[in-house]
Amino acid sequence: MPKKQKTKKHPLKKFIRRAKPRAPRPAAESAEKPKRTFNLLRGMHDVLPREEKYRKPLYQSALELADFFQFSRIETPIMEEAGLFIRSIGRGTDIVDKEMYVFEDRDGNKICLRPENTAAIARAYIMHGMWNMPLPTKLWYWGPMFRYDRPQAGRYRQFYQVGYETLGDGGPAVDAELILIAYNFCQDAGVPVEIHLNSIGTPEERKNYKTALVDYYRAKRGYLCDDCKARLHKNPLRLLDCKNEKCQPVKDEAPQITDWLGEESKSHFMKVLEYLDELTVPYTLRHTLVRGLDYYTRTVFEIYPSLTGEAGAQSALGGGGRYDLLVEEMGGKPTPAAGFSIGIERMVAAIRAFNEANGLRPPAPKYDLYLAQLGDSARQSALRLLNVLRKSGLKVSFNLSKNSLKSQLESANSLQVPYALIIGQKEVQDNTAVIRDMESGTQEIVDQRKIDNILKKKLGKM
RNA sequence: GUGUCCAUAGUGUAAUGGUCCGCACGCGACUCUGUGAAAGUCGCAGUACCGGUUCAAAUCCGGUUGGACACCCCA
Repeated sequence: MPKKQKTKKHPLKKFIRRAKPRAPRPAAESAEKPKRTFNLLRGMHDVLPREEKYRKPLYQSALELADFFQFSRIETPIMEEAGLFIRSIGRGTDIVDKEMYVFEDRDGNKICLRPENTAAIARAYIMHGMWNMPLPTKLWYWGPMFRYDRPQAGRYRQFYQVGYETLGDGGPAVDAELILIAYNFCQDAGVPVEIHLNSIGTPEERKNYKTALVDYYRAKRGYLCDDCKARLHKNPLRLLDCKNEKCQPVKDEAPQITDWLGEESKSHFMKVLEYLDELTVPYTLRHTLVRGLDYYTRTVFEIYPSLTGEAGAQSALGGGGRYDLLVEEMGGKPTPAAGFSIGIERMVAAIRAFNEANGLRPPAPKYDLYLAQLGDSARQSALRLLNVLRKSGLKVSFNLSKNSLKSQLESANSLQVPYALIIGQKEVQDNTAVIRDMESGTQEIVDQRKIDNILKKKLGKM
């Protein structure tokens, strides 16, 4: 209230006088023109250090799983001939039609930024004659993918995927093993997930089913939403994905693909389910699940966070399936294969959502001790000691840029380290160091040469 | 590609068109020049960009860029 009165009391003129001399802002810096700053390209994002506490465990888990299940790392280039993905993923799919970064290089070659990695791995498999490796060939990857899509939360134009592919074995155990890996990856991350599962059969089986589906839908055309009317021509399998309420009754009565599978596909699928039951991996059968890439055959699956969080709740964390015909389609010899990928950004988002919902925090890095130093000569011995401590397997925090002991102990305190090691001029001369118990505040002076052993003993590491 | 909303220090926020933008966290320093609580003091750092309206713009208008949401689709 008093504020308002104040402004009302003053007539406009008072401010007119004051406003004028505002133009020449900082007189000192006017010599240099302000440099313009840069924005990120749409859909691109920096992976900042603070993300690392989420990503690192994911990467470690990916590494462990690969190790245990004997997958070898493969890194293919992020750029490939555009035709590779057009042929494998298929014309008419959204990924190819509207989400690929395609451009010409200086020689006029049509190249693209990879929208996914499976096709590239099939290419590498063929190129390098990997069927000469012990069968099956098991490969994993971790790297950036690119899709020219409209960004949303958990959706970027450059995003990271981790993926596992098994080539050369058509058996259902492969499908189950891959689903198990995907499931374990999410479990390691602490994210409860559900696996949605379906079989889309062979291309022939699918073709027959498509005909039946289109016939069925055509009869009910009048009851459909506009999107579905378009899908009827463009991509009939997508009819099953429609979320429009108008279409639900029609959808519920629609023929199911599993009824159109041949004996072999059917028993393959049954076997996969059996394996999963044995593994107690929870799954949901979803007969409406088809995938947006043409190369899939038989088993397809997607992974969803099972918590009903808001952020990215309806978007899949990952997905995959069998692609028995891809390698042959790409010019290799007939090679059944299967694989899956998981989006790292989406995993991080899911972990965040889960933590928030449960009041959890990501674990902070734990250090065994903090090394504090005072003065130039101390800094020199500190550096040497640091190296000794590293080799003895201790995790040490330090900051050689800090000068005051006080601020270094403050850091030690906020890091919650059990011990601080202090080295000043005096200690350098005596070749000693002060070990401070951060909890009790008690200190003892020890011989520098024995530090690593003393600390290890104190920390129970011996 | 369609529709809707949004943009203030690194982060979270405040400012009837009128005091060259306030606060908190953060980071740094000091009070205490060799010892981590708290507190206090000081410092760092901002109106996304370009243009317009106005005596006066963080505030109104247009554009650009970026973000969020819902479609589409997917990771």
